[in-house]
Amino acid sequence: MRKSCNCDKEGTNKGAWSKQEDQKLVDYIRTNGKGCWRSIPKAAGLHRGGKSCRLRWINYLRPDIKRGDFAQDEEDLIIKLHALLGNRWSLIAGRLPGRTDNEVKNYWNSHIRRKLIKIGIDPNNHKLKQINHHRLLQSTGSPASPAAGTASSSGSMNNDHNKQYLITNKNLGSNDDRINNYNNSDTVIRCLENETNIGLSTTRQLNLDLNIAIPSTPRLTLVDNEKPKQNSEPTKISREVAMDGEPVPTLLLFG
DNA sequence: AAAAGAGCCAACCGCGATAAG
DNA sequence: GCTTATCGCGGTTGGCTCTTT
Repeated sequence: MRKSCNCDKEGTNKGAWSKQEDQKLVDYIRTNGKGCWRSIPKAAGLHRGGKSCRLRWINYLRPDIKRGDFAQDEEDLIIKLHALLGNRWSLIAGRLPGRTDNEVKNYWNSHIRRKLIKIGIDPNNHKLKQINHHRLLQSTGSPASPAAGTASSSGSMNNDHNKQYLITNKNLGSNDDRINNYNNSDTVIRCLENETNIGLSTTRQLNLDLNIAIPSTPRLTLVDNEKPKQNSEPTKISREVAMDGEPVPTLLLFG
């Protein structure tokens, strides 16, 4: 049998790591490599659990970690990957060199999530949920009309989140053919900008492709090469793949 | 200037998968 | 084949800092 876990033994430190502890761990791993996490604390002279050491190394001490603010393209990528993968932070982080799953998760929760909510996108499913239906129809109704531009001139559109927005994607579907037939993402973005009263095109900065399309049945191919190593649910990550093999965005919000 | 609230992030917790005995 | 430890992951929390009142 294996030796018992010492993670919960008394005498192990918890909480923030001191510089001395960091140094001990770094020195040890530089000299000996990672090896077995359980044995590292003792060998390195640390009063920590192996689990804590592993976390500290992966999230903070690893030499290849990129620290500092996320670049715009990193943020865009996170949003797109989240739309495809959901909260599979390790998979998302795997596509962002130098970023950890914890960092990506924190950035999502503290920055991106808020940002999406602000512009009326549900961060859980990446669906637009707060476009003013009437305003959208107004702005789509006549090309001669100044579209949403007039809306913004009315001053603050406040943040009336009770406004009923209607936008569709292939999962939602819609009974409104006028909406379905509308496919000008620029106007949608203008609506969003006006509705949310945010600066010029945060939506553009997010690099979102806000197309509205007729619901359609996608042709799916299960892609198995991103199967999570351990989590059983789901056992496969399904991605939509076009016939040419190129990934098709799961949601129409992201091109 | 002080208090309260919000935001941020490092670290912990609990769970499932896997490996080892 | 069963039991138990370890690993890795996502969710959550605690405490620090910054901003607002």
